[in-house]
Amino acid sequence: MALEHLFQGSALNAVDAKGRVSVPAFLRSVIERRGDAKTIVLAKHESFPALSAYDPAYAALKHAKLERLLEKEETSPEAQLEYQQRNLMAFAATEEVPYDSSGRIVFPPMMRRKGNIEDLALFLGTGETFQIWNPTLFLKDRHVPEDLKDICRYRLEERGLSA
Amino acid sequence: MALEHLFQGSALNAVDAKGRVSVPAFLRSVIERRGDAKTIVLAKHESFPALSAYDPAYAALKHAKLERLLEKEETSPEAQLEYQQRNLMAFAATEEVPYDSSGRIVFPPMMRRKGNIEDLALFLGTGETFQIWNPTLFLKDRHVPEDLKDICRYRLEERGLSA
DNA sequence: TGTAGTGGCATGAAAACCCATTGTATCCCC
DNA sequence: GGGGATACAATGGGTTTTCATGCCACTACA
Repeated sequence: MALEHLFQGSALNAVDAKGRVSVPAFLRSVIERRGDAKTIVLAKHESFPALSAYDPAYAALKHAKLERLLEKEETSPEAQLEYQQRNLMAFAATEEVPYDSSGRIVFPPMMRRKGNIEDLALFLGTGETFQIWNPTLFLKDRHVPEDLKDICRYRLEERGLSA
Repeated sequence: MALEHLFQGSALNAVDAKGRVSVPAFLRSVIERRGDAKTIVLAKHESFPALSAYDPAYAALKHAKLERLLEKEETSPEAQLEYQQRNLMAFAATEEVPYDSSGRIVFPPMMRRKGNIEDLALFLGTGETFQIWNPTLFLKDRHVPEDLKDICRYRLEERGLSA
């Protein structure tokens, strides 16, 4: 599991009435260097009230990892069940969305709700994946370090928005 | 075993009086990218009260995998028997059904019964394969993680159905 | 001749696509 | 170093295409 290109940086983009957002160009360039797909995979983040996102190539890697884990371990009913559940979470609980020539995706309504996304989307690179937050929730979350919140505040200011 | 295209996402479709369902387009596109068949293979899921489904190309892969497993292990009578049983399950206990130009399959009555499918079919991608559930049973199953049930509830809501 | 299974067609809703415009950062020339 | 021009990113709107699904017509078998 060594992906050469990593997601990094931050951006704050608008979500329009149709639920569309521009995926920041610097994230798109990573996706396209990792593979040749022009799509991103969306999932509910497992510990934050936000979305987790990555490219299809990363999803495939994750799957291969799970498979190897299963083959190594005993094929006991418990191990089987655990495998089934993780596989379901990894694939059924995610949605793959393409972005168009101008780099925009439309949020599937379910994901938009699960990620609490309203009219602004904060993109944060985290290496192998990136996150998409509602900036308001980001500032409220007590698990987020103050320095990161400063970034969010800065991005808001940039747009002439208070907080 | 490295399939490039993976089944992912979820959908809830209606089963009509004749037992026909639309296979979601995003699953069909994976099937057609994996091979050129416009058919799906149905089987009773080995640990859930639901159906497991995949494309013919994957069935071939599965067969090859079983063969390799047999070659690796001792060809003891027990191993032989185990192989025979699994092979039977993989092929005799499955049904291959074509989908028409509008993407619809007809559930073979036996499969419909084995999978407990009534008038709604919940499709769930799981990477190499996908599952087809009766949404009511899905919500009742205690092995299904709550996050996934939320997805099912959301899909029902989308259709204006309670639960 | 009725009935059941199959295949194709029609429709309404939703999603993908395309084009235009704005804003911003960059580059080049003066 | 300043000013204009250029390229790319983000966003708004409208139009076309696709999807799911109901409906009807045809065939086969009883």
